[in-house]
Amino acid sequence: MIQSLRGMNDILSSEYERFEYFLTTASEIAKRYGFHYIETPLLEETALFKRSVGESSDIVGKEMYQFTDKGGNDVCLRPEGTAGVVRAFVQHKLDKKGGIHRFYYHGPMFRYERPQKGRLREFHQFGVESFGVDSVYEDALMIMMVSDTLKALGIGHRLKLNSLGDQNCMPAYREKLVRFIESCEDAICPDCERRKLTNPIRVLDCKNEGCQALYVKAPKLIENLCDGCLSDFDTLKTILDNHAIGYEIDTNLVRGLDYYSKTAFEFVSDDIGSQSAIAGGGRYDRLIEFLDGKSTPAVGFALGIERLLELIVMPEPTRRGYYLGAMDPESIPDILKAAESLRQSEKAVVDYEAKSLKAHLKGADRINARYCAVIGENERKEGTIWIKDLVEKQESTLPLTHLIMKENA
RNA sequence: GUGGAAUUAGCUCAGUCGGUUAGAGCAUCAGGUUGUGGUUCUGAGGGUCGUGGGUUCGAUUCCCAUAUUCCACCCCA
Repeated sequence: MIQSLRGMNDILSSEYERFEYFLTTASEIAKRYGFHYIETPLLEETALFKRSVGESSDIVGKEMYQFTDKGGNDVCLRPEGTAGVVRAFVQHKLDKKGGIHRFYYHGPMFRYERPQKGRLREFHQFGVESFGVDSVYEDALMIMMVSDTLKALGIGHRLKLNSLGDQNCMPAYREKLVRFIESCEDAICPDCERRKLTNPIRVLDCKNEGCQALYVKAPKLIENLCDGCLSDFDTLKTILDNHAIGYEIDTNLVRGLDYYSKTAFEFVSDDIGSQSAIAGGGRYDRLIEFLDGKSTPAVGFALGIERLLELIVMPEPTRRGYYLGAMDPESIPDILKAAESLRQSEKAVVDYEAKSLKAHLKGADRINARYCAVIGENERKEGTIWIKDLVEKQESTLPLTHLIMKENA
């Protein structure tokens, strides 16, 4: 038996119901906020991710599905969504056009990781990107969108907030931090030693208790922000307070993608195991120029759909449409005719087996139909169809022609 | 990439200290005297015990390999 590749799942009907419900809910909210759908290719030039996500990141360093295509191009399956959207933004010269551009997208992403619950090699993200808005109000808008979406889906969560600083304060802080790390280099773990060189900010995030004990005394990013970053961060907190959105400041919150600056946030759930980050995002004002575009401020977020799926509180399923069945083989043609008419405007599912009324009622129940329509010997002789409303428990028998004419009218 | 656990019916799981026909609940299907469901009762079907090797008279059970899932690390959505 050939099975799907490790960490790559099929989405069957029952699960897809949740998937689709998420998609329609999230898309509807994004549209209400004034965002437009964008679709970009799954396959991109590898250089795109090296330059945006960053070579020091784990994603680019060891998790990409990268290969050479038949034309000799170095390509890879996209590991995240932002880079492709920014590429499209620049390629279509929207940076030069100016103004505000707001996009939302969803689709599969690929990362070659060791799978576990909530971590797949092919997974789906829903994300939004906003270009051309400098104001921290847009950062708040992102957070409000995620909050709205999670609320609409009945998903409990916590919001973690941090500011990563910008080009005025980040480099200075980074140097300060590196000096601090060097001061206690003998005591830190090998991972942190590596991080010191690749991405020193990440040491703050280290899970090693020994390291954490040392880093209590490390310089805090938030205490080293420049005036602009600090005031924006304060404004953001005020906006969230005004909108009654709870948050916790996490000075160790570091995004794993190199392009973030200033606002960084992460929504976490306590109900899904160790892969608890359900949404993450932040500002990335420098990324557009990294990708050869005209400097444009930008913010965005992405949500991991699979991680959300089991948390979604689904609305009560409603009975809908018709189930049609025949009680003897001779009535089957009439059933098909009735179904054909009904389908002009309704869901109509036909059972081709002639069976007892009881069996048909069970069948109607199983597919969650509102009406069970049956033709047996009696109905066939009279040219009628028997219909039971499974919710109101009311039965009626009407002429078959009446039903057909009504639906064709 | 590192360490650990699991894999038996469609699903959730028992079980065999290595020995005839491997069990339960749920689900499915069929019936409960002539055509009334989602809530009852009875019965039936369904498993080369993840896959490939090895040990043995004999392996679902022991050993090895491999795949997948899960947990922790790591990372992130």
